[in-house]
Amino acid sequence: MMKDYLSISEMAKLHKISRQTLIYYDKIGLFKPVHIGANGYRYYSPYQIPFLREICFLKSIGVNLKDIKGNIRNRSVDTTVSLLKYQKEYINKKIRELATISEDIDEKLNIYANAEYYKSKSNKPIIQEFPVREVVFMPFEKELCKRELHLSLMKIWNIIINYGMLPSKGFGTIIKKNKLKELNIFDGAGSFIVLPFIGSKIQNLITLPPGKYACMYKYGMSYETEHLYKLIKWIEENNYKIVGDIVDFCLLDTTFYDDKRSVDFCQIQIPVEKIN
Amino acid sequence: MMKDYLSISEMAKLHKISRQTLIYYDKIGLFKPVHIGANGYRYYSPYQIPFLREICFLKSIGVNLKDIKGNIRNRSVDTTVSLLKYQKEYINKKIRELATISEDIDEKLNIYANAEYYKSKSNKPIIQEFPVREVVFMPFEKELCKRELHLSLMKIWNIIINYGMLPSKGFGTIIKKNKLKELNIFDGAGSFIVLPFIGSKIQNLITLPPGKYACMYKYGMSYETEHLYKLIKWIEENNYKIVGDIVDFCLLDTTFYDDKRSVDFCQIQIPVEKIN
DNA sequence: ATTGACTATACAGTTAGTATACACTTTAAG
DNA sequence: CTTAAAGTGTATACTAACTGTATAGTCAAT
Repeated sequence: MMKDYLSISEMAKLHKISRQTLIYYDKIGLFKPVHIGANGYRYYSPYQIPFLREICFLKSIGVNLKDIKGNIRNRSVDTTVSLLKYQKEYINKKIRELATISEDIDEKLNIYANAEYYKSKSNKPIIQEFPVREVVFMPFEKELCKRELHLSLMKIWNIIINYGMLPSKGFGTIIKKNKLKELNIFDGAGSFIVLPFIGSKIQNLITLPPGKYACMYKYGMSYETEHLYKLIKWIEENNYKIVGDIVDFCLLDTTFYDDKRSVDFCQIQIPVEKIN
Repeated sequence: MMKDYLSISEMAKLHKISRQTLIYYDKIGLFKPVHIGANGYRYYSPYQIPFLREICFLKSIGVNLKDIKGNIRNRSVDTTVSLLKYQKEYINKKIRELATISEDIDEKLNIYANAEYYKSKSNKPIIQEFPVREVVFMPFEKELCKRELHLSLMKIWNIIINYGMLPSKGFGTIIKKNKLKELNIFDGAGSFIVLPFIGSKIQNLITLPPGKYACMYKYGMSYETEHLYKLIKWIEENNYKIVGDIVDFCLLDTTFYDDKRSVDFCQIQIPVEKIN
């Protein structure tokens, strides 16, 4: 060690960074040794310690090396304060994003927990209460088939993502109550995705009313009507009447079933009232 | 467009990702087209839409492609729930880290705001109240000089970082009250860094008592005694007595002053009591 | 036949380094 | 004085998750 210099390893150890990192900082011009020996060795001055320390500090609060370089080269209280304020805003934005994601994951977990629990209870009609739900709805454009189902769902998916939300509260198909007696019961039907919270200002929003729903879990796609008719029959036999549009709520999509059973696991939800 | 297939651009547009990304996913084996034409063109099936959608969803909640690949290949409610739970924990940890950083930035901004405000008031003694402060202290090993100052400070810096904290609340030098009358007043002196909160369990912790401090802002390094003696003289002349160790609190380090003035901007803080 | 839209492959660049290979220097031990 | 260990140099490849660009081939319509 010459005079009062620090070797590259000493400087690295002092700041808990690697020797390679210092070589890298030298290369990109962020932090160069004050002296280079005849042997090519890098020698740092103790005077440089506060600078490298500040580089490490800015790095630890997430500032990128380019901005650090800009700050170190043109450093004043003003430039540093504005860098820190900018970084703080950026971090707070990140925190808000992550908090939203955390909530979205919870919603997804809720759906899966629900699905796991009710898997064994499929094909059995029950009465369930639901709170008010707001959904984005998009009618099918052509005759209902797997392709059409996927395409209209993706349209809504992208609308929701455009509004900065994540589709994590479930999706499915809505069949219009007043078409149940007609030849093509899927006339006017379409896909929906549940919005993460009530009160969004978003296009194609419709509200699913709160209250009693006759429900049945089932394996099958929305365009298969077997289970639907079974549930409608049960409603009639049990002195209920249908009071709103039919919801076919998808709990597990086909990604969970590759070969044997390439269908969704869904819950049909039909709003009903008791007949006196 | 053949039969019921989707071209690469259609599939990309549907999921709001780029064509290149789909080529990349093909290459890494994450998501391959169901069919490749004689011309080499990629053709996707509508049946693949839920899979790509799920890939995009997992990506949007921050899961890396490797884990997504693992999940898609071996997908069940169990594996997916455990992936989501893991991701949620990871994200919550990230949020806590970012929240700490945000607070650290605030502390730094406080120091800079303080420094900016008091720059014009240097060399004028004043009385100021301080709350209790906990700091990590490390005595100088050799005779005090710039090198020794830097090295002992870096030791503490690394201790604090090792404990997962960021040194953002300021640092400086402490001079022992009972050495003021001796030949070498820096005997027993050392560097300190203020801890971000009270109640840390950390090595080398000492407490700076709350109360009245005689203070003076000044440009200069801690090993220069001119301003210190000036302040002590003022204390004596104004009927105060020194009741604790001297704090030389660094507000702006040498990174703010390159050529003309390569010294720190500091505030000397001496705990005092009025003599009746 | 030609244009425009679309597709393919292949390679370079991005961030902030880490890891490795190979050569040279310095320091300490025997 | 020799030798081995520790330290240093450069150069290259690698990471994640793509994006951008260059060049060439394909398709449908005019």
